Amino acid sequence: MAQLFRDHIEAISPLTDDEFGYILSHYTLKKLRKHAFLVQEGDNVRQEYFVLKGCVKAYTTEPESGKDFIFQFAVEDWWITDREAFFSKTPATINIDCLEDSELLGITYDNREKLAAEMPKYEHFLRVKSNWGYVSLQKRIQLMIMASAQERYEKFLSQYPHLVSRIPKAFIASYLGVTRETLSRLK
Amino acid sequence: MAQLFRDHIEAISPLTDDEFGYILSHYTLKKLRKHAFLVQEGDNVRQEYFVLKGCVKAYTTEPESGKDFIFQFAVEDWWITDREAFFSKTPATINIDCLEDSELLGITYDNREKLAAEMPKYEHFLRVKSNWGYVSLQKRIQLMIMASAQERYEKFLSQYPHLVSRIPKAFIASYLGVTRETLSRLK
DNA sequence: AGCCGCATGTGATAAATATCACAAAATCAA
DNA sequence: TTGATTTTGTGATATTTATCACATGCGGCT
Repeated sequence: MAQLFRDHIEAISPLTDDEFGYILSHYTLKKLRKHAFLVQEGDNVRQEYFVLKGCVKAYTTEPESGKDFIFQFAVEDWWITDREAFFSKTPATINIDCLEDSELLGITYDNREKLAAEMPKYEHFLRVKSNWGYVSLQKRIQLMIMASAQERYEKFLSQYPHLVSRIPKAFIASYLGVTRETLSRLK
Repeated sequence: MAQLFRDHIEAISPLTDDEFGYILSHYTLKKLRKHAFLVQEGDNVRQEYFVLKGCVKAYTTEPESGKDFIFQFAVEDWWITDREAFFSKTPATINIDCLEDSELLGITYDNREKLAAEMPKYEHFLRVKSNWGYVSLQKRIQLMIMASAQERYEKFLSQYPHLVSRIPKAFIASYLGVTRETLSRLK
């Protein structure tokens, strides 16, 4: 079950069985049903999560209109949390809920820091992961600045073909920054 | 001169004089004139830079139209490089050039890794810096998805008031993902 | 001072995208 | 299965933003 998680870490930092077991012992398994919240605005965000199974969306709700704006999906092999709230221990400003029944591995801030301090390999993993995350967000900003709705959608289709059938189009539209009607008329 | 740099690191990881001196010895000073390139598409990107003085812009050029799309500015106290190229040692895909005569502190990948391995404080600084960078990009994506050109510009004005008079409006428009004409008609 | 480029503003028009309304198709739950 | 909800598509129209064209202003340079 946690093999997915081990492979994920080992793609950056190879581990012995003991090392992986030690890391895993700092995580707790969380199971959620479809529509359940992982994080809700105002929450204390105590954990960062790795998705073992299922699919979640992270979004903010515009108070006036009540409209949701999705800025991240996470399926198997992805990480998710309200990073700002998690790191600065401030109340969550976003919501995360499940599009499917999901299973996640969660780690607390203190355990994360503890592992990073104890295990250079884990720390290295975190740093590399954070760097790649930064790069991918930067690419997404470039796309938002440069590309039309059509081009952004095409990029999404080629980059995440496995998500297209799994996530309702209205949510993908939100992620791309267009209305569902506009998305429906593309391609 | 490098006091700015020291304060910047110490905001996250307090240092002794010796520690700071040791860190600084791994950086080299680079001075560039207005219009000079710090990074050009295709370059090997050997360094990551901290801006001591001046202002630079990072952008990609669309091959067909020749149009530039600016995705980052960096002034005093900011970091800049082509992160993807720097970390994965692939050729640069972006350009960075100077809007003003500028002075930067550069560190090579190897020296960066060496310092991170030798000094937990430096490593901690890098990890925290990377996390905050990630958070700020995420907020920018949220803004691109949720907000109109008018709202994005207002946010820019309130967030970076010191940049408004320093950077030509056409460049700010590019950063916000609108044309210079549209920006000129706002507010 | 006078010239030249860059920066900025603005009008007219076109294109892209949003909004509102409705209906059909697909999916879910009892 | 069946009714209800969710998802998707599409027409008509409004709004936002881009494009093209031109004029003015402003600063640096000789």
